[in-house]
Amino acid sequence: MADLNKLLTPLFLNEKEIRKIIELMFFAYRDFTSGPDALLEKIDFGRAHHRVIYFVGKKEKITIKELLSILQITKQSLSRVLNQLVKEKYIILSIGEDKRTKNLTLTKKGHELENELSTIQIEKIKKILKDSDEDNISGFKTLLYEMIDDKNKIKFDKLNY
Amino acid sequence: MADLNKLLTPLFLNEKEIRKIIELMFFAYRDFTSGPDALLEKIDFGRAHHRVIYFVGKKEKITIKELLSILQITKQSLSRVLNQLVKEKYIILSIGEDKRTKNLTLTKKGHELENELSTIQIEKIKKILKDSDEDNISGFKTLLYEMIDDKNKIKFDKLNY
DNA sequence: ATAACTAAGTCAATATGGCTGACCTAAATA
DNA sequence: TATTTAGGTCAGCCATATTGACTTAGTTAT
Repeated sequence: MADLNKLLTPLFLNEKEIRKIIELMFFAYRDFTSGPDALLEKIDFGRAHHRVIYFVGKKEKITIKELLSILQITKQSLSRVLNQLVKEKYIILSIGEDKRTKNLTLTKKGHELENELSTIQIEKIKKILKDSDEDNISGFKTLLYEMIDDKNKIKFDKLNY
Repeated sequence: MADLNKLLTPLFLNEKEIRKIIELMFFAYRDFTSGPDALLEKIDFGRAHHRVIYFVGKKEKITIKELLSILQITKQSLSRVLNQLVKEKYIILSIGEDKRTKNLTLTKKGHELENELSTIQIEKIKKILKDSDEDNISGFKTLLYEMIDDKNKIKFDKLNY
């Protein structure tokens, strides 16, 4: 049976090949986030601050509820990080049309930090994309997308409508 | 100049496209690890335990030093997690040829947990690979590999020699 | 108009997974 | 013999997350 599997399983479905992908995800994600992490440390922020700044930059006037739904953390967890960002004037809160809600917006200072952080990752990706053909790039994006849970694919799509 | 950029920059080098990749990495990695995370919680373990079990399973008789070099955490951080795994008999330590070193090996119990955890991720990947053509798969692996820092590419290569 | 629901905020306690620094033992090596 | 290396440990600290209980104010449905 083991031999039969060897004959019938396509090369890319071998467990060894799949384990390679598990490791690639681990190494790639860690190194992809290490650049921003180092910069954040200097200003006593962490990855959590980056995420908030990133998504507030992505969607101007995002509400707390939307942010929580993207980040999938608790209100209490977000609160600590967000309060720091507001106190240090990276983000401003304003009351929304529905007066129960609040709209988050990056300040100039916030945009500058967002830009510094994103630039690190953007440049890294640019370097890779420049040396890759379009088929590889499209495969990369497609398979990453497929790794997202269905319920979260919708959230990703909404961010990129 | 902005117009000139629009004309000269290939579509896949647009900032918008690159930001999509940043988000794909965030969503994909989180959802990729959520399966094992849920299982680990039931037995009061965390992601750190998973990593240790994974790499001990990957490389029988791995030493503490090698493990630290892969995980890139401190000895003290590893210690807490590893001691639990040894105490609960998922891993056994034995003295290496160089008597200063120790070889880590999964017990039967350890293999079973490793298998349960990995199966979740392997099945997820299998499903994706079955619906993808080989070019896409190869692009996915190539670009993930390129996201790894050069010094860590060597470590990845050694794991998969 | 009132009841129910929703968005946001807060207090407190807890867990996990990292970190630094200091210090130790035993074995290998120069 | 002196130094380096592999591993271990104690103590304290920090960041990021959790759960649960509770409040306020605004919106919506009956």
